[in-house]
Amino acid sequence: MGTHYRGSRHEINALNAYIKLMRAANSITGRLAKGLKPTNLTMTQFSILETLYHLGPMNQRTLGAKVLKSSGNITLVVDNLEKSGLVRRVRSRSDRRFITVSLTKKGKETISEIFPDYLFLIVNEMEIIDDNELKTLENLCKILGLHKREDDKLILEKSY
Amino acid sequence: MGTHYRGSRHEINALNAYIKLMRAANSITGRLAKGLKPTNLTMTQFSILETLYHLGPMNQRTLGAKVLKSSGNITLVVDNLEKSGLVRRVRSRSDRRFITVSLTKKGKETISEIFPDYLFLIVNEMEIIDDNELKTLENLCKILGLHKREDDKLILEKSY
DNA sequence: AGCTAATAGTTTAATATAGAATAGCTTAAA
DNA sequence: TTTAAGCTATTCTATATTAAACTATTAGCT
Repeated sequence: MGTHYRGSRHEINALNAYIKLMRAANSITGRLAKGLKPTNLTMTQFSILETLYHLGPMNQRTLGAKVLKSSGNITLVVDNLEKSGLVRRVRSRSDRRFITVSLTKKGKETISEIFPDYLFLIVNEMEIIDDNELKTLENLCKILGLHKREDDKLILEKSY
Repeated sequence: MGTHYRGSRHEINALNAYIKLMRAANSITGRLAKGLKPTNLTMTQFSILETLYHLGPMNQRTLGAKVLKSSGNITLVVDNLEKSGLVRRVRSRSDRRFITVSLTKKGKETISEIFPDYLFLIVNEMEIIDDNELKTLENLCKILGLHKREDDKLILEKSY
C-alpha cells in the first residue's frame, strides 16, 4: 500500500475534518436530491427556479454566478427548463447581448409549491444538532468557504 | 417575490448552517478540482486511484460504494482510466461475475506522485481554523453525515 | 438437476458539467 | 468611423452522473 500519511497532529485533524465535511455535504445533498425526485426536477434546475423565484428575473451570467455553474451549463439547463415551460427567455432590447430569464406562470406555481417542502427537508436534516452547534457550524463553514475567494454569492443567501 | 420564509429561530439557524455548509463544500471542492487540473485527472478518477492505492485492488461494486458513485458510473470511469493505462481489469476465475480493478505500474506511480500534493492542498484549505475548531467541525459533520444513513464508507477514511 | 433469486457489470437515455472556441453586440480608443 | 477590446450567450468536446433495462453468472431451493 506504500506510504501512508504521517503528518503533524494539526494536519491529521485538518484531513479528518475535511473528510467528514465532504461526507456530510454529499450525504445531505444525496438525500435532498432524492426528496426532489418526485418533482422531476434536478438539483440545478431547482436551484435556478428557486433563485429566480426569490431574487427575480436576471440574465444568465448572473444566474450562473448565483448557482455556481459555468455559462455553458446555464445555457443547457435553461434550455431544458424552457422546454418544460417553466422559464422564459427575453433578449434585452437595449443591450442585445443580455438575455433575461424569468419564471413563467407555470414555473412560479411549481416552485412556490415545491419550495416549502424542500425547506422542510433541509431543516429536518440539520435540526439534529442544537442551536449553538448550528451557529458554530455556520461560522466555521463561513470561514472555510471564503478562503481565498470572495466572489460568487450563494443561492438561498439573500432570501430570508 | 411572494412568500419569504418565516420560521422559528431554530429553523432559520438550520437553514443558514445548511447554506454555509454547502457553500464551504462546493467552494473547497472547486479549488481542489482546480488544483487537480494540471494532472488531467477528474475528481472521480483521482478518488478511484486513491482508493485503490490505499486499500488495494477491489471489485467495481465495492469501489462504487467507497467513492459513492453508481455502478454504471464506475464502469465508465474505470473504462477511461483503463484507456489511460492507469488501471487494469481482471475477471475473477472463481466467480466470473466479479471484476477486480487494480493499479498498473503507471497508475501506482501517478497516484503516489500526485497524492502528497493533493494532501497539501487539503490541509492548506482547512488549516485556517485551529485544532479545536477542526475537531468541533469534524464532530458536527459526522453527526449530520450519518443522519438516517449508516452505509457507504468514505474515501480517504481508512488510510491513516 | 432444474428453476428461481440475487448479484456484478454493461448499456442506454437524459441531464449535468467545465472549458475552449466561436459569434454577436457594445463601448472605448485611435 | 473604424478598430480593438471586452462582454454575453451558444456551441462543441469530453467526462460525469443516475436510473432503468439488460446480460451473464452464481447460489439457493425443491
